[in-house]
Amino acid sequence: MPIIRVALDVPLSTLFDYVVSEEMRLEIGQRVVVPFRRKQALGVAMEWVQETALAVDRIKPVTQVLDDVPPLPQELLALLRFCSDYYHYPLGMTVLAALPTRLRAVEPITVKQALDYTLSAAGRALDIATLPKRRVVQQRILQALRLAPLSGAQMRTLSPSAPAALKSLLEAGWVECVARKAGPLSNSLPQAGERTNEKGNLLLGAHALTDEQQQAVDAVTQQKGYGCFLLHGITGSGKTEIYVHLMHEMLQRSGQILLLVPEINLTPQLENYFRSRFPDVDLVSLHSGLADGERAQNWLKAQSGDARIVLGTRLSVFAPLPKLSLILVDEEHDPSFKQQDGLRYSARDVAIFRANQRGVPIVLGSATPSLESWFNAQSGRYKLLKLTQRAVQPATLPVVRCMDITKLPLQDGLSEPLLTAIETRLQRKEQSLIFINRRGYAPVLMCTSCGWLSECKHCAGKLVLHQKDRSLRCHHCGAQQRVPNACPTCGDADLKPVGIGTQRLEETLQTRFPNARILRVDRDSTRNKGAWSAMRKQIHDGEADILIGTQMLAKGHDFPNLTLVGVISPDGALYSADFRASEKLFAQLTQVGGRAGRADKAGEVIMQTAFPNHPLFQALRAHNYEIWAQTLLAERQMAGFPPFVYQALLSAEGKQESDAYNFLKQARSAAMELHMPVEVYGVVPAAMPKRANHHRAQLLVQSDKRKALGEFLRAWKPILDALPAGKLRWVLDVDPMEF
DNA sequence: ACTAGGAACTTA
DNA sequence: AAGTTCCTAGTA
Repeated sequence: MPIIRVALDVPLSTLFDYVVSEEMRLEIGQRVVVPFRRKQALGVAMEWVQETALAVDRIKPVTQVLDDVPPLPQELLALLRFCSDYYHYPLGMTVLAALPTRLRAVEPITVKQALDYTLSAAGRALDIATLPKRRVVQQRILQALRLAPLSGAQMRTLSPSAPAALKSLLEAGWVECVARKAGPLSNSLPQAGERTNEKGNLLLGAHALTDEQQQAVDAVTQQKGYGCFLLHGITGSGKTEIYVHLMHEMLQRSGQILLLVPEINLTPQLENYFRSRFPDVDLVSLHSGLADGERAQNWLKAQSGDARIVLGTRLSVFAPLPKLSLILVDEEHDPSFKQQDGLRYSARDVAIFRANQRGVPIVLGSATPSLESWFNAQSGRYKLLKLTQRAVQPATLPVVRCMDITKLPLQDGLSEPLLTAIETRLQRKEQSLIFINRRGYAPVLMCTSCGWLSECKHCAGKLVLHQKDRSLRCHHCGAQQRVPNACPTCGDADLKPVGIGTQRLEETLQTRFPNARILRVDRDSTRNKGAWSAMRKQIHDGEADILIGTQMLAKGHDFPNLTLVGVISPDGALYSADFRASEKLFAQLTQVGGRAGRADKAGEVIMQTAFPNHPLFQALRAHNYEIWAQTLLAERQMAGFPPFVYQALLSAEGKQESDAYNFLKQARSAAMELHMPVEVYGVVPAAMPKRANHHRAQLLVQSDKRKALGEFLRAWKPILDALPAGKLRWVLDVDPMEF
């Protein structure tokens, strides 16, 4: 009897064996329904085996083989095996996590076969004029169908009542339904007409490439097989244009392209952009913001190869792509490529593995590459492609100035030079953006007489003052309470907000510039659905003079009338315990600074800091990423931090402080007893030692050899699984980004 | 003797 | 993860 090993969504490292009856047609990669724990569960057929260690009477038969969609390709299964192994996450959960929700259900999905409607023989013979005049919509549809077959969606653009009219036409037998055939490649290419400029550089639409850009494009298109390219281009240097040209080339070679982007917020805009550049190419997006049905449809289009371009967030790195020929990772340094729960994968790293597995080029694009990627480019593992000029000629890089706040008087956190600069923009009817990474009114409330601070009862953090609803809120656990009228310890009524958040800045600026239209963009003001895109439109339409925002504002579209960016002391990250904080800050400030003066207007960036001579600011002023990266690399090498070592972090949290520590101490002893060539650090409190009433601690393990760390983890993980965990939760994070 | 609650075990 | 069984301390 043939036995199939099935991946199931359970936190166990094993697969489960089932017998397959002779008449059942089953292929590896197909979804199956199997009896599991007195229920029916969905699984994925992973491999055939001859033998099983299990008693014959314990093996159950496969209930059903689902053939509603084609099997998952072996290549994808191999990728998932790698991820399960590398991140030490159960294989079954890894495989099931890669499927869209609809495909994880026991019920087969009804695949909406893409249908077109066309005229039947009777319909072609019909004289439309003989139809009653009132049937306008029917006539319109028939007229349109004379030219070409149409999809249901296209028909709805003719009239909102098209579905009803179509129904009558189908009943009358004038229109019939046909399966859409995949568009031939010849009409899938940009329509803009291929021309070359005087240098022989290909023009797509009106966009000519600079020589630098052309060289980058050539390097990638000439790549045979796998190759990882780091595309380092300053903001505005035209990385997107390079993506377009690379896509064009790969489409011509009949390939599929995967474009990974950091956040859902940006996908609709990018989707529209690439659709407009490739009007006749089937493009789908994949991200968690899609409805289940649409996500499954788009995933299936990727699997069938019909979707030639897949644009998605990190989860799309697991989409099946039979014709994959190029992977692009935009803003490769962005932390959101790392999943922070479940399978803690880095989509960028998985993408690199995938490109290597498949033997295709991959391009990592960024103005501020991650130190890991930069290091790899320096060592020659990746090929470095540099863009040093802005593509849009008149635009120049913004002037970056630092205001030493130890020498300047501040009014509610704002220095006079910054206020003057805002004033100037208001007079010139240009926009200003003030960047501050703290939402709320003030980060903490303090009693002036006894020094009491508003602390969260459940967390190690402070309660943030939100003036609008007079509440104190914990940004870690969500706890909320009313602002007390008097100090809870000494009864004094003189409670003062300490520090500045977005709301307070808004208030201050509104007082100073009563006629300015101020728009605050943070998680609080954009909570409601559609609020953020409405605000973006407002900004674009010039209906705001001053924008105040958190990092949300750093990303996203260009605001052409924006000429000033102010940064309120970001100094916290300069001397932070988190060794990645300053790397992140540099990327963030470069990105936010890049918002200033993009079109034909010169921009200005003003940073308020107590450390104007810090190397970070020196590099920012000089627009010199490379010198900053060298500084950081030297620091990291000295301290023995990534990218010079590989890390894994075991963190635990429990109601009892001792629970977490005892577990980690046992884990630590077990690690030491393995006597493997890795460094095992001590058990220490997490960066946020208490959150939502749970005490948190962690244990770091590292090695300068990736392989040594991997082998150690392979030995350590089963021991951890066997440790008595009780009610405590623990996770193992390979290549952690946050501590 | 009986039961509630929790730890331990199993899933093919 | 989640359902089942086993174990134990605490009642009647």
